[in-house]
Amino acid sequence: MPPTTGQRVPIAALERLATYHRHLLDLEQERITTISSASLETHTGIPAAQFRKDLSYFGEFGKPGVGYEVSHLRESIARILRMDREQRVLLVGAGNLGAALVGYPGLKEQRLRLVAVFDNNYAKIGRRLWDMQILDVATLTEVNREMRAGIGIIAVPRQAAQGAADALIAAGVRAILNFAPATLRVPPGVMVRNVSFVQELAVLSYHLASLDGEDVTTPDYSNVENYEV
Amino acid sequence: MPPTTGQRVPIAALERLATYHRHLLDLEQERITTISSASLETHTGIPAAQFRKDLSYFGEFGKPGVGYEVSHLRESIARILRMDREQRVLLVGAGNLGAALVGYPGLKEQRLRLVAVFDNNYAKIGRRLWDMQILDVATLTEVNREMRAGIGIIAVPRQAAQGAADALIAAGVRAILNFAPATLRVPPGVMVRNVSFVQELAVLSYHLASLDGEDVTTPDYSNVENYEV
DNA sequence: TAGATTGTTAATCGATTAACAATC
DNA sequence: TAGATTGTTAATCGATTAACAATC
Repeated sequence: MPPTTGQRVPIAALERLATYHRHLLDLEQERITTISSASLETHTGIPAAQFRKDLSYFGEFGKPGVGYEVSHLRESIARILRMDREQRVLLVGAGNLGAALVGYPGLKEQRLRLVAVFDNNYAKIGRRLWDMQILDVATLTEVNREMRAGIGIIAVPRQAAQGAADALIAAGVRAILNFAPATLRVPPGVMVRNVSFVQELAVLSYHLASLDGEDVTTPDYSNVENYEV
Repeated sequence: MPPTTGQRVPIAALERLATYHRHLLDLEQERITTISSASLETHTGIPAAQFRKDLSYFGEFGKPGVGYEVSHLRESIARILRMDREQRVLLVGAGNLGAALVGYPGLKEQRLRLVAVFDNNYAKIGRRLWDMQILDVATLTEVNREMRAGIGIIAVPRQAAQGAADALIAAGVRAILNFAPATLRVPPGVMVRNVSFVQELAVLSYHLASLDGEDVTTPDYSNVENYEV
């Protein structure tokens, strides 16, 4: 579902859409059929006005005076985020993190299908990782000629990250989730999302210090705590 | 190092500080002793003006006409983010993801020390995870009376996430890195950072669709690709 | 109908970018 | 000194929040 308004959609709005989707699934389970933006605010912690604004980029999904039909809204958001169809994903890196990702049940639940796992370590190539066989990263392009995955996950050490990105892009991947602490160079049209544990912990570490009274001019974090990233 | 200006420090600025730190480590390795904000822009992809602005919250670190002394700047940023001292961290959840985190070398490199691992599954309690013994989550408060960790990582299934958060907070933890796809309720003063693989992949999935020409009014992503999160 | 709640416009807020005087 | 580059102020940009007319 494309934006209907022609306005730019903030990436933060897309992230929140994924959060709404998750909470709507909960509501479906609880057999709640209708919800207002105000009561969704109490669930998610995201302001009602922001919820309505986020949806407005894509159309009208509620009824004034009534609210939103839970399952209809959930399906609409799934369609917007393409969570209503299978997305094929390649994984580069069969280390600890790669293993955790292959075993993560959340991916299947969101219709994300890991179709191949690659590594460059000959000690690992040919072995199994759960139900997947680890393939030689040199065969990535060839393999993806068949698989046609559009998303790649990089879970390799920093030094290997750019090479992994280049291989993925050469194979037609246009969206990369990067777990390596590296700044990837990619051509226009390729989106990279970085996940950095250390960066997250650095922010938390700074926050701790600001609580310790070391910091007289503590920044105002009053509303950060309950906030969904 | 507290903010010296009394201005609020944007969280995004703290995240970028962690990125600068990583690149400065690289420069030290390459025996580069001085760098300007402009040449750092080419390394990190973050605009020079933003780099200078981010630093300005904390003081003056460069010399006009010259640039920044690499190791001095790196040490200053480490001090700001408290990466110059050991931070003790508790981990709740000894599943696949927990195992990957315990084995992740990046934590030690940033002086983050995992001091205890907890689980509520009696099949796991008492077993070893790498060099750590898995402890009963019921003992968390007691254990932390000794350990005094200020940071907690939640790597449990969604249903157990709020309970894990409550246990961590009761034990004095004031900063939480949450990998569970749940919105945690925490009291004021406790900071939560959420890491959501599925959310990241949802954004990527949307981006893919916007490339497919399904979307005539594609939002402007022209400068997103090379950007550091 | 009266009350509730949406979708959207306008106002506010905050972060990024640009420009430049100060300074090495 | 002349050239380079900082730190900071002001301008721009974009996202969030508030307000409210439309509508069920």
